[in-house]
Amino acid sequence: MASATIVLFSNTLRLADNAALLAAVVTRGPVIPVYIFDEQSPKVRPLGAASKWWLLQSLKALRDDLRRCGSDLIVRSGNTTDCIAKLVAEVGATGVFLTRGYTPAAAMSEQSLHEMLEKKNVQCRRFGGHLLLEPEMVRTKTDTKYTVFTPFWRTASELIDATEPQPAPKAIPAPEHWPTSEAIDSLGLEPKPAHWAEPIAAHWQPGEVAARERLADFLDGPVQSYKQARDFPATNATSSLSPHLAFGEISPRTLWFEAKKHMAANEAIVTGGAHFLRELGWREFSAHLLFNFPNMQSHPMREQFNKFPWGEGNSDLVHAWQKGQTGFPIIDAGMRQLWQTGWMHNRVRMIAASFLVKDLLWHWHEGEAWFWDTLVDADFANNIASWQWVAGCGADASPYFRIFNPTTQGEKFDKAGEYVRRFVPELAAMPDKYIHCPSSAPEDVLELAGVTLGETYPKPIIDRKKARAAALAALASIKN
DNA sequence: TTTTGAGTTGTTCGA
DNA sequence: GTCGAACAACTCAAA
Repeated sequence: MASATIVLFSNTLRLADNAALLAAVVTRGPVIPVYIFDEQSPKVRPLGAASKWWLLQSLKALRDDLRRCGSDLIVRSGNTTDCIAKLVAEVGATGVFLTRGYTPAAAMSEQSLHEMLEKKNVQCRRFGGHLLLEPEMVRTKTDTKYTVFTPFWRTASELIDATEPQPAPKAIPAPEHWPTSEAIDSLGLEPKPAHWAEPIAAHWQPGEVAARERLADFLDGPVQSYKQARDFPATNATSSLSPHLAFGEISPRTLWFEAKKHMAANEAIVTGGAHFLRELGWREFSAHLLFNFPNMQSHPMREQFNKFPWGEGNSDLVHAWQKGQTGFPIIDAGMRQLWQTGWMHNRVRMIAASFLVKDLLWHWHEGEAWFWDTLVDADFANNIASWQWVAGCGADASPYFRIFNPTTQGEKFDKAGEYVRRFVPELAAMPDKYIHCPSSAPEDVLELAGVTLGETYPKPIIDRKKARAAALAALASIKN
């Protein structure tokens, strides 16, 4: 019998379109699927609480999927290189195959793993698949790195492999003796307290099977009106694939291929589909940026922002923002949606983020950390790049004068207040006219709606007009 | 080397 | 209520 190959599942919790797994299967030797829960390698950022909940479910789904193929999932916790060294010795593996990660921490970990395996004369093979394109592949005509989205995407989208992704293997050869595995339940991924994740669980079904279903549902309906409807948070017009993508339960190439296939068969979804794929381009762009400019994880892309006077103000304000108690309904709805479901609509993410960095003048690090902890779709590169974009200090960032007005945005994108009513029930009886600015409603309107400002719902925690002026002044102060 | 066109997502103010 | 201009200047990418 050929010797065993270890397949390391890290950011790729799927069987289909998994090049590392397929390559291991074709060696015809036994395959040992492994997941290492690693919070110990250098520079590794521990997962946020919401991501841990998702990971727990996703690992179980992956294990069950593997068992259906006659295989299993071996789980260990600790430093990846140490754990794999031990496993290689235990099972006498001659190869370790993995899907490449693109964060600085992943690159370091893979480098260390590679060096260890080389010394032991064990083959280490690294495959792509978490992105559409390897970051090394996309360069300008003068061989520099792109920092502006549109030209990046013009070039990158032409380079994407549009062939059909590989299906999951039907059977995966098992070893004669399985090495021991830690229990998935013993990794410490459960939310504490336990009931904390119940509303999240009601919203999401992690795992590869569910991811494919979600894609199919999206391509069957919402994609058609995606271009316009995706901006309206009360409608379910977005794909909601982000957490599945973040954990690699479905490959971006599958999204690319399936969307293109549907677009070719149905003229009506061509526009919506193109806009959807463009969003996939943003995921790609963020990952490429972080890969090319690893410093951006802590430092602004635009240097002059190193001297930006971030406020060191009142932490009560940040607390109010986190809990959805700012007195600005669209923001409060968004922040509560995030807390309850582990996800926030993209339009509202921009409004809420703009409020933290431009109205409260808090450092984007603060918001980035909160999102990292609470989003089920938290993605290191997306999170960093998007917060820098909102703060105006990122590559290709928004102009300094773009400061979202939460009231105007609410009135524009949630006209009837449907989204606000859903997540801020204490305002449910407010008439449409005042749902986004209860503080300017007449007394009798408030009374009729059962709202007492400062008691049942907060007064605005800041004066928007002053806040906007302060933000513009702060931005003016760092100009060259 | 120099030039040129362009750059996700907005708000406010005054006519 | 609607509309257009102002809000800055800078840097990127390609020709």
